[in-house]
Amino acid sequence: MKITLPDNSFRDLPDGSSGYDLAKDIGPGLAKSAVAITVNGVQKDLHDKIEGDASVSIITIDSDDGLNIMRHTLTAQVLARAIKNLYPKSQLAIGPIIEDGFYYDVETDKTISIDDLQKIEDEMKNIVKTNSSITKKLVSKSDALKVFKSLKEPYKEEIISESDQKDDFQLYYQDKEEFVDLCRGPHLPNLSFIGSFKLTKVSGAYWKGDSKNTMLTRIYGTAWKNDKDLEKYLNTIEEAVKRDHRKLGKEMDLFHFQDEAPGMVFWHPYGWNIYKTLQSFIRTKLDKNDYLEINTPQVVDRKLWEASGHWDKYRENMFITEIDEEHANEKRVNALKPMNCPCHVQVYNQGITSYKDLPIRYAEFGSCHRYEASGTMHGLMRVRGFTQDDGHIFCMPEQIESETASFISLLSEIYSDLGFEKFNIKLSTRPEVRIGSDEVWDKAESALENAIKKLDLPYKIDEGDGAFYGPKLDFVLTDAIGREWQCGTFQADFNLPDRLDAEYIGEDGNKHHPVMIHRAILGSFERFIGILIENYSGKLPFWLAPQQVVIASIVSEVNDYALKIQTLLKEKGIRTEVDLRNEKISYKVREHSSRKVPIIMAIGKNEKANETVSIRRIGSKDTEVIDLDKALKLIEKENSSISQ
RNA sequence: GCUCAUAUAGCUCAGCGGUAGAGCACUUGCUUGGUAAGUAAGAGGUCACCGGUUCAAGUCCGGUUAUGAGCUCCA
Repeated sequence: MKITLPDNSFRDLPDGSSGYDLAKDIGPGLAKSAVAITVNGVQKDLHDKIEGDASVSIITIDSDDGLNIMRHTLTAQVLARAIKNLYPKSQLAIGPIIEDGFYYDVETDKTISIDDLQKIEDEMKNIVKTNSSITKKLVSKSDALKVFKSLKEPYKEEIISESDQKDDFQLYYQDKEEFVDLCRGPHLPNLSFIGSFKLTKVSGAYWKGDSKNTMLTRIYGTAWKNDKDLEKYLNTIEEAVKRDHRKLGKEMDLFHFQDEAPGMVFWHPYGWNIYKTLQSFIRTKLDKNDYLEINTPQVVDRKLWEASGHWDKYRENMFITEIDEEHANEKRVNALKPMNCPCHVQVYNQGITSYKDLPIRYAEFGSCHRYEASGTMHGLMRVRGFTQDDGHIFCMPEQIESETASFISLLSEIYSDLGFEKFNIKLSTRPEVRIGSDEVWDKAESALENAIKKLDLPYKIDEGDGAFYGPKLDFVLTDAIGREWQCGTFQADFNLPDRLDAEYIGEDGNKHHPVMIHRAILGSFERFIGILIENYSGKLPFWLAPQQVVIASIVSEVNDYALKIQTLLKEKGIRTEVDLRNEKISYKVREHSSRKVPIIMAIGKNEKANETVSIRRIGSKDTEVIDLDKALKLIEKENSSISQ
């Protein structure tokens, strides 16, 4: 038979040859490092027979595919077997690979906690040491069911019986059939290819990802080619932990949380400085882009939420207020607003709008509350009380495209100013359950898509992921360590204006419903500040830093000069503090450095005598002595580097 | 909401049945020192909350609340 290799060369092999035969035919080195093959684009086991003419590539252990096959074998064969050895009554569910590693879901009679991982890892190492070969048997559906019934593996039985596949269920055996698992494969030919690995965490996970199902124990691990790669991975994890905004928030005295208000931020003066600066930055941008800032009530009667449809759909997640009846004239049920859009429609509805007035762009720093499930809260990233940089654009359908374009240009300007040069766009199209005619959807989807295309921006389409009321664009930015955060959103809505009777008088003299576009750039201030802290490891750019300059005196006789500089800087709007404590300069430098103050000015006798300052910047050990006048100008210029 | 874990001084943590500990921070004294921790002393805790076991409970058991890692969810 004729085998085509990836470089388009051919090789003739006897019928019935396996991948391994092919690798051997090409060279002994390749045969040694081969772990699987790809036949006509489908991954197969190394010892599978190649059926007739085909294009085949050999997967070696050094390739990315090889690494993932190794991770797969490690979880499905080694971890699963270790669990069965240590917890014979446990039942195996599934064990897939994930980014950087793998997990296995099991049901156990005894709970497995983080302290048990070492024991399991040791058992895995014992199994790997056997270098066992892995062999495969193809069996019929009924035989496969029999095997796992006798092994008391109900989850495997369920997988088999729910499968559309009729035959050829793959059973992988280790050793002398001492361990068997159902798997789509492929697997390593034997365990000698297993590299370096570590079990990392244990948690719960629902069977088939459905919260109605049993909670299984999920054991996570990471695996790499060698110790060096494993070390590298563990180091990057450590790096991410170091920039955790919850830890930095404490160290930099930015905010705190406490039991009495779970998921609500107590902003401290320094944290609030960041918030205020970010807000005024956004406000200036919105003003320049013809948004009209408004402010709407936080507590609103349920009637409005019923009209908007939120009461039906999201009541469980709303904070409902109860009025003490004695003091209330009538019993009313109110809700803290979970979003601003219904209120914005109320503002729009005051008076009569002409088509000539459109588009109308309302913006609000809208304080919202949502009762998030207790387990979902996470520092500033997921909270119950938050503020959106929200906005709603009321326009005619034919204005969607130009609104999309101007929104994206504003968004990319803001992201870039905040230090995020890279973001991805996701276009989500009509879902199965939706309102509005296909004709309107066609128009809306193509308006969004055309706008991105005209701006020549790359985007990805997420079929069927749109909201029930219209298509949307999501904007995902990438941070300094490559993590992605979905922040901006732009959603066309054909539903709410209708429900809440928003209208305009068209050119034809008749009433029409405008399209309402929900849009946000940061998403929520709380979360975005969390992202900023992690992106910069707390070392925020000068203009955003909570304390911008600390003037530290070296000897007390220069305190008056330090205070004078502080006054001059404050006049220029620089957030400046003095440190006149009776401490050594190195002590002061250490403290303010660990608080990530961008500029520390050390002031001693020389500086006072010469009207100079010594500047030390965060992240650098160098100091620079310059004239006070020059320093003031420099700092003022640096502070206004972002067009506010 | 679910699973598992955690909750001790302002912070980071040790103690795991028998009189509450350390480092840093804080206060006071000495020290005025040139770029990441001067020095000595002092003060500081109903060991998250409620209940149980025990002669005796931060310590063991149950519940509640919060937090963490995931899962589910995110208008």
